[in-house]
Amino acid sequence: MSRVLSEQEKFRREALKELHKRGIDPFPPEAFERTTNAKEIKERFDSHPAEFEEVKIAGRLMSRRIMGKASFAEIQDQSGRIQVYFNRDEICEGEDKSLYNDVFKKLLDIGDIIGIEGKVFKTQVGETSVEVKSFKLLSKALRPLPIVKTDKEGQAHDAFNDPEQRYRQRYVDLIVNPQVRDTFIKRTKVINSMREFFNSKGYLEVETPILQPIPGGAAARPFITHHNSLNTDLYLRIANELYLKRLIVGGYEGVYEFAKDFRNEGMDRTHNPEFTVMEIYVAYKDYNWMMDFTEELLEKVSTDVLGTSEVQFQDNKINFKAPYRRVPIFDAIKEFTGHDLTDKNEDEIRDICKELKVEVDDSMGRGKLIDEVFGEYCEKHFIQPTFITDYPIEMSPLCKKHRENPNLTERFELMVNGKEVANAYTELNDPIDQLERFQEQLKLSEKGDDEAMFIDQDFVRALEYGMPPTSGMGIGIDRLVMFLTNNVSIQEVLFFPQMKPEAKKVELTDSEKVILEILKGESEIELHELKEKAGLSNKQWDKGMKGLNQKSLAKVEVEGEKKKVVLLN
RNA sequence: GACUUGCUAGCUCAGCUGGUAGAGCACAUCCCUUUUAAGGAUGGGGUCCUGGGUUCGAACCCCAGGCAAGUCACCA
Repeated sequence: MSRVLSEQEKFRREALKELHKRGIDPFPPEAFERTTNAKEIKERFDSHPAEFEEVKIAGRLMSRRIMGKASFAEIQDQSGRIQVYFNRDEICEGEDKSLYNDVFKKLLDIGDIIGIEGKVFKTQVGETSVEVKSFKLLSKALRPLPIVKTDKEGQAHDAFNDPEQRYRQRYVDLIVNPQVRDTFIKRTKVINSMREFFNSKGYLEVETPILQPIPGGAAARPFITHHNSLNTDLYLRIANELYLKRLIVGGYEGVYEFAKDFRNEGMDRTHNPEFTVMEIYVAYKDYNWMMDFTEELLEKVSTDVLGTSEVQFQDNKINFKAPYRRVPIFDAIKEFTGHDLTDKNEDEIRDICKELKVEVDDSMGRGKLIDEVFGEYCEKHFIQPTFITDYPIEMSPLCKKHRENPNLTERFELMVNGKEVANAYTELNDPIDQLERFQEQLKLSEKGDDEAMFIDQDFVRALEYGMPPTSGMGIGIDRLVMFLTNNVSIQEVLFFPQMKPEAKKVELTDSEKVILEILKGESEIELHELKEKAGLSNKQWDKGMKGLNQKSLAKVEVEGEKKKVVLLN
């Protein structure tokens, strides 16, 4: 059964039929070669008018102002919008004016994609425009677009801004909201800039498995799936760290991957179940080098994407210019709570947590407790990019022990605007230590920590062959893009954020089914008799009949006093 | 998972104490040859998220559900 069409959709489908009747293919197959685009015309026409005597452009019709024998319209292509001018007698040279009066004025609609041949000129008001010599319909739009108008002050009127519709129909969002299109261009630029930086250093971009038998490299709940012919459960990766390090073992000295990771956890404005992380591992380096490298990288990315290292994010101005402050985590905690946790054991820290009113439970180990205190009291203060370093060993099972203090690790997290953006280690390459750390995780898991890491025996085996000293770093791409595009919601930087499926419309409601069943037996029946037989409440009866009428399945016919219900087709 | 708010025309939104569903844009018809958020006139368009209930009568009140956003919880 076909969808009930709105009035505007019906008009467009009628236009479609009329076009066919006139021999105009509304979806022609052949290519339309363009000579320029909206942006180029606007930027270059003033200085190089000769280049624009004959142009071919194409795009979506976004507005029309029709005035008798002449009209203005706007065409939008990827580069932007340009005004076009339709003059009846220019388009229709002879007596037959139907191309203008009928095809342009009546059979084209906003949203249609058209190609135009013409000449660039300036209107009396000074707007660079294309005078149309001929036009061709390239694709008909059967649904009306939301119309967003922008006034001289740049204020949008009637903006298409319902988040649910914008995310579910991102294609519409992209058509009508240029700032959204821009955000995603910046996202691509971020990735390109990073890739360029890594490649210039000779590092190798690689791909590692998304389906993993052991979900390693991070602490998170995984998605689980099943491979039929192997008859094995597999996990969607929560991280790719252990695979990239295997490649370092294999002899590559710098590898990186832009990876989609998947975590089966809550969703909010900073978490989507699938998200993008860039991880890089470089042999013969440590975390001090990696801090220098990260600063340099982010300054470059910001400059490449925005032209400046200064970024306005909400109420804060963030400066990505290197170097960044480096603060050991215990110093940070001491600064904001007054407590020095350096030499405190688990029980002592638990008491301090209670004193600080940090919520704790018994499954939390020393590392997690410290993390809670940091998260509660310190994180939010680090607005400008800051490296928090030297995390306690319990928090970092894949990270090498600190060269000066065996209770600490050589780890840093980069905080920006109070949020973690990057995470890096001097990688643990001692296989015996690694196995012990995995076993510690196992104990945590037995204690009730449902996200403690699994033991990956093959990874330990790889380390036993010897991994060079290595430093690795991961950057949350989505979060970085949020900062660089001033978006507080991760959904604004993902083309298609995860959502529950739209509810399927039922073909027939229960009341409709009841009425239809009776009708099928009778093919036509008096109204009051049918109503009696159906035995529905007034409300259900009304809704049912209204629905059937709308779906063109039944009709009420009036003959004098009598009202009959007739079954259609 | 909990709470709060929202869901009305293609879009953005009004809709009072329950009493004939409204506006702007968009759309249709007519007039108009340089307009620009927006020329003029006239007109059409609704599963008021869904299902039940209360009521003479529900967009509105009650119950259950759906989806979304926000806050919290969980989580890097």
